[in-house]
Amino acid sequence: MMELTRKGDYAIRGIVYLASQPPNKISLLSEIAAAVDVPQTFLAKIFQQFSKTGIVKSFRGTGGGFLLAGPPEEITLLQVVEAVEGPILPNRCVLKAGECERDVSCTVHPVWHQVQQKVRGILANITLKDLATN
Amino acid sequence: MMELTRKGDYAIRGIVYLASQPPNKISLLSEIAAAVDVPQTFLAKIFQQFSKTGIVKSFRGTGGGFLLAGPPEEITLLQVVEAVEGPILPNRCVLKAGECERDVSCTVHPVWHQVQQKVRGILANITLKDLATN
DNA sequence: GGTAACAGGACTTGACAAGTCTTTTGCTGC
DNA sequence: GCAGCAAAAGACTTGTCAAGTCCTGTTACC
Ligand code: SF4
Ligand code: SF4
Repeated sequence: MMELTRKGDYAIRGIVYLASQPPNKISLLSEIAAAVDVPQTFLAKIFQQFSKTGIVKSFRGTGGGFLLAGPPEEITLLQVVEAVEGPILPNRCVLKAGECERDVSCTVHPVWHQVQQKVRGILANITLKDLATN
Repeated sequence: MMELTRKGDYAIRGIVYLASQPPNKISLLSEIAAAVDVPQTFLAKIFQQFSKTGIVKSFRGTGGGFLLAGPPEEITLLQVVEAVEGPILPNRCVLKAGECERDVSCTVHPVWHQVQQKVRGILANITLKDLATN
């Protein structure tokens, strides 16, 4: 259980590659895809999401490509994962009250909340700088 | 992401109900299903798995039903979850080396290991006694 | 032997993961 | 302003798996 999808894994690979490049060096999608071994068309979708949430910047046309939107030490793994996978929800009742009609008196409910907090804590403390290879 | 399936949630509901009953009181599947609001045929599958992994005992025929295989304080939530959902794997590379060809030099790999350890730690520290309602 | 209960297997339905393909939009540079 | 480059967007495919249902078998009690 609790499996990250390929999309999530690919997303991390791709953005870590960006973080490993010299600052302000624009990378082509084709270049990233080849480097991290992900189908280019699939990676395109992922980077579109990144672009929409604002953690990477994109440029079209000749000389275009992708660039991190901020310094690697300010982008956390949590941001990256939640950008493509959505919020971390060990169980659906964590999302909001009322999702499960038993939540008012459920003794298990707090456990999932705790799991969510812990996982978020781990991911939030890791930045792209920690992951980049130089 | 990281969502527990319904099966997992139902499994917990069911076994917590068992843990909330007086010791040695055999419960019928129909009774459990009604109490925790789960389709009986689906819950049957779940309890078959419990029975096979040995965390509940089952009895057939007249007067049959289900019983916890041990005292509630000795059965952890981790055992329950892994019995029906399989091992906790935040990413497939955690399972064993070689699942991902990039794992030798992957800087992200240890993160998932850490997540797995933390989650397992939380679940292993909660027993059915903690969850039972009396 | 009949009935009460769990065990096991086959099957269904829908959603969603993991892509692919095609078209459109925007940019740069001659 | 046109050519060509590169990302954006959307429609489509394929396979797997979650979430059940249904039917038949097996075991135990009386
Ligand atoms: S843990 Fe409790 S509140 Fe959450 S979905 Fe399960 S039964 Fe509902
Ligand atoms: S985290 Fe690294 S080793 Fe694990 S699956 Fe992703 S790329 Fe492979």
